[in-house]
Amino acid sequence: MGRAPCCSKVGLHRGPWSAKEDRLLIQYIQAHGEGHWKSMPKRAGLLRCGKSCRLRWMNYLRPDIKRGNVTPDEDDLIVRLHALLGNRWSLIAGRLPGRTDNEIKNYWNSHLSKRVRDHSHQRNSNNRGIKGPKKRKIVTAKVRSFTMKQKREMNNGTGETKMTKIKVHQPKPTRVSAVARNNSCNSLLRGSCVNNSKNNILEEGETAPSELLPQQLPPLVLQEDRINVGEKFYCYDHHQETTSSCDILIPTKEENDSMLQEMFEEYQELLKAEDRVQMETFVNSLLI
DNA sequence: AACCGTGGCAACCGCCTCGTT
DNA sequence: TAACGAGGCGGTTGCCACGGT
Repeated sequence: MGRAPCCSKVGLHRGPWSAKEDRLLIQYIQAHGEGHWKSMPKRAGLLRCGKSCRLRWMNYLRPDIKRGNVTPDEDDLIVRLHALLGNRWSLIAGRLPGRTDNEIKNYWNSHLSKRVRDHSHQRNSNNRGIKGPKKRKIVTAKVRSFTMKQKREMNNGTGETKMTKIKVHQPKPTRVSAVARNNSCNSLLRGSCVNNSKNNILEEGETAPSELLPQQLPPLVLQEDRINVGEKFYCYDHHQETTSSCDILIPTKEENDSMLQEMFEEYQELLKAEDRVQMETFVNSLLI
């Protein structure tokens, strides 16, 4: 199966997009719509590969994109969704209107991962009666991030800061199966759903105790359609009432959506109540 | 003023899935 | 059923701006 040659191999432009290129891409998509990325650059008069065009459009030029100023609510939501979904950025982005997977990924990597790590570290340290890490560096980084964003927005000519309360949306149609590609699903399983302690691995034929199942799912609703991603686990076979060997437990799409829906309903309630203390408890409950 | 280290983020890369033939 | 191509995803890279010294 051949992969499309990357830009460098066919002498196309790479690196930052110029204003002219942006204009060409926008004009083309406004006239002809999205899709057919492979042939688009040529027809739009761009010396870029299709992937590059798609990325530029999806992450930067799309008119419905909300850039910068991640609100505290969005921030909380990202943390919670990450605790639930792991590094499934597109799924997380699907719940945050106007945010792209790339932006959320970057935001997580540069802001939240450190905070969550520190939070976790702090909690561990507190448990042991040891002082937690200094926070100074993070505060500095956040301040810098804010000023840089402000500057960029000033340069864009908007200069206004919008603090809009986010709405909870159904996810965009997304390929859930992407989870099976790498270890990113581990955080989903280990972080919030499944106790992966070795003692809880079942022997083949053994009945699955309810505490082994994903916590937010009713017990014994697991079907046989789990995804194999190369890590030993066992599934409960609903019909034969036995466990059978499979590689890992992944909620089905319906289960996943149902979990998310429940979570968002709870979240919306807290948003309505505007109870920051409860909200914090709610968010903290998801920090690993 | 110059240099260096760090952080943010746009863009790229490589792999995967899905639809089509 | 296999091969192929397009689109999508997450991980990673590299540039640039900023702050500290």
